[in-house]
Amino acid sequence: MSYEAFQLLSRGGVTFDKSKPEAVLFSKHKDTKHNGKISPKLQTGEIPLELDFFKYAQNNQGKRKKDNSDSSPGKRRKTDRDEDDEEDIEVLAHETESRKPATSHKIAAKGANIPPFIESFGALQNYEKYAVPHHIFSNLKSSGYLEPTGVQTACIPIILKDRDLVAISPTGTGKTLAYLLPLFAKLNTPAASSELPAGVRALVVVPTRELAHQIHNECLKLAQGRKWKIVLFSKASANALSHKAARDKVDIIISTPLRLVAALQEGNLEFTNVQHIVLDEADRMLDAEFMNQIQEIVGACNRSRVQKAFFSATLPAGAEKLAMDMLEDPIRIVVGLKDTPLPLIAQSLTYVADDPSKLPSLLTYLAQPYNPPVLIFTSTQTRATSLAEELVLIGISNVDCLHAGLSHKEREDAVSRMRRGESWVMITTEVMARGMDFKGVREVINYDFPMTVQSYVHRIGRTGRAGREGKAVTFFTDEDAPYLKMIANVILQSGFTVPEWITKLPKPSKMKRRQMGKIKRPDAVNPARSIGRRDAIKQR
DNA sequence: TCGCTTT
Repeated sequence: MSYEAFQLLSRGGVTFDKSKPEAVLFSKHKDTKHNGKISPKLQTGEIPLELDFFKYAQNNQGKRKKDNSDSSPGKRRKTDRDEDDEEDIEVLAHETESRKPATSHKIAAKGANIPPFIESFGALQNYEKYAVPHHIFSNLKSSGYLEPTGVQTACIPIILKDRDLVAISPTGTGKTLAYLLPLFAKLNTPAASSELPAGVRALVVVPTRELAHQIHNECLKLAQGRKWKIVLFSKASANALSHKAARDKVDIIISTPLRLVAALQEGNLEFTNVQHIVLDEADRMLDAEFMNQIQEIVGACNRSRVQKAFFSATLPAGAEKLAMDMLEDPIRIVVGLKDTPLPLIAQSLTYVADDPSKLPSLLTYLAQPYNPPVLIFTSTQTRATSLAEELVLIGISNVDCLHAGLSHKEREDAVSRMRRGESWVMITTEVMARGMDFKGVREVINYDFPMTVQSYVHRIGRTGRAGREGKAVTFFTDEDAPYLKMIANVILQSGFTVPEWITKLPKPSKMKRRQMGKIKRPDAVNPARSIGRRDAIKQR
């Protein structure tokens, strides 16, 4: 790294505004000409303004600094398109009441007898119709939720009608509330204060401990004021629930799957009264590694009718098939385009030649003005740890590291530091890729190239949450060529640009075949050369 | 397809 970069970094070349509010305010937004017209009729049409999650994009403090002097190798200059988008964000961010959102988003709904979308949280106050406990509304308000997002308008009435559901909505658009709110209505009364049949009634299953923790916190906010018993399942809480009397008072358990399976096998838990199962990050939960556990959990829920709701921002066809096979007469909701990042996230690719070139490129990046905290993804725990160590040695302030190889306490502490704004540069792995909502994160760097579109979409979705803008930079080396085009396609589809030569790369399948054949490209300095090697590939 | 996650 350059001496100047080192100087800048070691004297703390960044500033961080700790006063940045974490809470987002949702704008009250009525467009009367659509009022009263909300019905499944507009299932595949354009979503009315008041249903669009972008309407609450009014939080504009801390506009990011311009990064127009990045000299990383292969870094693309800002294009006209980028400038346009920035204009849009600016306009969008300033609007409060009546202006049109810059991006129109569609909600597509498929299935039989789809319940009408709700217009507002206020509409849910019709207790005879929806049975949402009244204290939920004041808790919504005090948590800053004023109007529902797109996924919430569609999914809340579906879950209230006890229908099975697959819901796909982009990162940071409020999926958690879309299932938690109706769960409280379905449960209606805390088990502790009712004569209902006893036992756990709802499960929320998620892929990581940190995400379970975060959802538990959201759940507690909604539960305030009544005796709801919401359990973040852990070894400790599992022991606490080993007595049936304690279990009978539990309303909702939030957990990772293996913990639940362990408790089931130990006989410390039974799901005979479970009426609702939510799989968050559903495509991840239906991966081969989790599938057996999920089946065991679902199988243990042996009531005649168990409502299932699956949520994610991404759902590859294979996972969707698995999901649909588990559901009864399901409704499928898609907000925006499946497997696509939010347009508010500015995406770019940065060519870094090879692995040893990554660190200098990162230091160049960090030497420019940036908005901490920056979230940096690596491909392995070891690489996360060693990159963090190197940055600390170099003298960069407030570097942090979080992966599943750390102890529970180390993981919790790292998340806390992140939430308090103490981490400026957080190095992490896939464990942080899904669901985590650090509202201050404005910039994500893929230090190691993501292996799937889903990984890419979720990683960069750690920024641009709840209508804020965000920025995502992805490093790529010659070795990433087999996966480059599919990520480039996502970026292009979002309306951003990639180096033109990438669009001319051969089909990924051919690249993969070459990789599997272990044909090494000679040390390619100029990436454009790889185009010329198509013929050699064809001859194989 | 990898390593990631999961008592």
